[in-house]
Amino acid sequence: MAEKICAVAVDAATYAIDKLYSYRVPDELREQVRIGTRVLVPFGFGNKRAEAVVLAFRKDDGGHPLKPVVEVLDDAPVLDARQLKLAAWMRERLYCTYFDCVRVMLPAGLWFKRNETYTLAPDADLAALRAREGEAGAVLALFDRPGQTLAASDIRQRLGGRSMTRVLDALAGEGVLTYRSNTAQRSGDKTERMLSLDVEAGAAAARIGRRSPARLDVVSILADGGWMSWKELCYMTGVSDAALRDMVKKGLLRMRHEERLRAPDFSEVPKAAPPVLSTQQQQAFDGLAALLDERTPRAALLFGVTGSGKTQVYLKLIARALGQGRGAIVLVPEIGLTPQVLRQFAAQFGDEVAVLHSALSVGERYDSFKKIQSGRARVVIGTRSAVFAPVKDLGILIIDEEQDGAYRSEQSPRYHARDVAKYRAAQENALLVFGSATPSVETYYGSQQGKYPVFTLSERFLGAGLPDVLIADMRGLAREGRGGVIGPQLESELIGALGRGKQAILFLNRRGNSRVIGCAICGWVPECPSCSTSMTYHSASGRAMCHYCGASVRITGRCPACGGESLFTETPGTQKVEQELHEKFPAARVLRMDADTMHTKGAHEKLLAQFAKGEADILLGTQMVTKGLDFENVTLVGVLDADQSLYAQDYRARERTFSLITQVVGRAGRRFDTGKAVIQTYSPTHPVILAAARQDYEAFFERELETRQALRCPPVCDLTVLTAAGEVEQQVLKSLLALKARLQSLMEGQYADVKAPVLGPAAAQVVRVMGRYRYHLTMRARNTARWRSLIAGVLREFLLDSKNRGVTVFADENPDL
DNA sequence: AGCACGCCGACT
DNA sequence: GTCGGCGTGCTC
Repeated sequence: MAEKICAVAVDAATYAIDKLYSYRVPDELREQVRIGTRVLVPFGFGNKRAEAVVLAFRKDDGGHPLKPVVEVLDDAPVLDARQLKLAAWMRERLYCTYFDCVRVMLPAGLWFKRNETYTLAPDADLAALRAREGEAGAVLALFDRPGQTLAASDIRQRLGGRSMTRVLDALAGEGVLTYRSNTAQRSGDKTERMLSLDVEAGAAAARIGRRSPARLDVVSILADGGWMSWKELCYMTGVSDAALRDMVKKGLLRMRHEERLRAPDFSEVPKAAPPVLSTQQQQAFDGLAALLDERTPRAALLFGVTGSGKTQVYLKLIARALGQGRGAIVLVPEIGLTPQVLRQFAAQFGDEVAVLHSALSVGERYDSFKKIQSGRARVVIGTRSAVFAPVKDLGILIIDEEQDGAYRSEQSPRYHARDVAKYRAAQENALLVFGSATPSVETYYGSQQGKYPVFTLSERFLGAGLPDVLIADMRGLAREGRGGVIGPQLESELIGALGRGKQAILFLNRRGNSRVIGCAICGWVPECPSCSTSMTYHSASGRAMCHYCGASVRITGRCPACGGESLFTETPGTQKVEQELHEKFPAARVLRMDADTMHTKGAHEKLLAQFAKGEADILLGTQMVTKGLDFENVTLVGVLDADQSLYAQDYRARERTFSLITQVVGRAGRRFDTGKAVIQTYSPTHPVILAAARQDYEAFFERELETRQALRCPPVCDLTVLTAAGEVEQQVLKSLLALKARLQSLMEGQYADVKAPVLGPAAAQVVRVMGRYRYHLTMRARNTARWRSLIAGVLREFLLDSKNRGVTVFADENPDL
């Protein structure tokens, strides 16, 4: 029989050298090496062991000698042919490696911690072996007696960190050493490490001394004898992992593992009757169900205003798919995956539901994955990466709030869940449903082009009306020199609502929760030492943190530059608004919802429950208050700074602003009262604000499409952005200019058919992140296979060129900048 | 990106 | 004379 050769995707391969590598399959592994199994292979000069996934088998091609597969890591394939095909499709489009694509489809719990050992032959003549020359002798000198086993990592470390694999392999070939590798599965983090002081606080402080302020902070936080999680301690004090480990080792801290809840057990949730649909919901359902029944690739848009009950339609559709023996995937934005939503699904489908999202522990995700792969769960609800869930016989894929930016991955592979969903629906004859009150311009454009039928839900649940909307012009207030965040219109509406015993939600239009702290005397602002950005103040930990790299500094109340004691938070964050509310409405009970108050698990739900029970009058927060909330007693909603997000240079800024304001306004008047919404803005005549106030998507869309056409942005054109990053700014620029020239020259010759102007280099929004300068080249061109071949080619060429050492580059299609 | 190999300066 | 600097080239 001919020698078996497999083609694998190797983890260790970078984009520049990524391809399918061929390995010889030793006879004894012949049965175990199958397509879709993971293997261990020697890679590179040092024959370092690398993980790889078998993608195909090959005939002996080049005739050059091949290295052998060393070990097979799975008893059964972890990926099927369809998934491997999807991986290849993604690689071609996303400018990433095969392995990147494969990895994103599998749960982290599947990755193993490798434990490689070498055992000296029991009959070895140690004295003779040690006398050997060179590296072999050095390696063998580490063994004390025949039959002894040493870990590869140990050998490596004791020989100064140099990889010894080649020497070790040679010795193994001679029979002097025996190679073994046991693959212990990575421990699922079902437990959390908790720490407390193991000695009296004063004694601990004395032993630490004045030189490590972070460690002293740890002591003072734990001084009351309580326990705190490892993670939280790091957040609160900025202490390093290593420092905590050291303190445990020195006996200052004691550690215990506390059980964390596993994925919710849905078998306990009481079953609910199938939802009863309104006439409109029924119509939408009927239309979508007909598409589902076709069992051909279909996609449709469920265009439903906030509160129109899209979820009920989803539930019915999923039930129908299950009835046909098919499965379902529901994608929700991270923020939308609330316990209430999960309970709704569990009440319909019980234990057939599996949850997949990033907040789950590694172990939980692994459990969910197994449950789906085995077919025990046929309904998957999850965030972005759940689009890869190995659901058997997929019948329907639903993307709720499909316009949400969280569906785009910021790391390689830089996929958009919407694109992967389209591919899967097409491949698996499934129905794809985009659900939204404010569809992305791309999706709505597609529906206008006749790609997706549209089903509209225009009535709000239980007949609640749309709120009256008041656009409050804030320009006058500023002219009069009156400070404050709450204008007179909003103030009087608040007085009215609170007077009638109603509740209000105030929305701060902030990306993230950036509150910058500064010194009123000298103007000092904490800046990240490795990023070109100022740090954000977090009151919970009393530290200023960098959003880009996580570095933090302690804020003491005294300015480190001038020593003054007049530090203030510069932009009106939620805290400042809260203060103003207290002054203006001393009797009102205010609940603040922002990252400061939200970083403990479950805090979010607790707060919402409090508000629902009427334990507060005003809920104040950022983006978190916009999604999925449903409060009967809320009749007033205020948008404090509607234009905050409007003028960003990103072409999606208008779309995001429209979506945000529309959703917030939709919060008011959900039930029997007609609510009121106040939009405070400095651009009271801006078409986006006006359209949002009227909840008029069509008007917004028509105008926005014109803008996109004028700017040549998606959906009428594709945007390819190349980003280069490196520590030496001049080097980054120089390399990027060379890349630009290369692109231009290729488009003069070989690639004249896809010619497009190359813009840039332009500095990235945040030019320096983690000490690396980042610049972009931008091109507007149709994203065809030919275009991608040009881009992939120049990327590879760039990365292989030694002139570009120290500079990395990657490409992104239609990114959020 | 790693990692090994090769060819030059500071040292026992 | 050697240890180790990092420039250069390759990864089945």
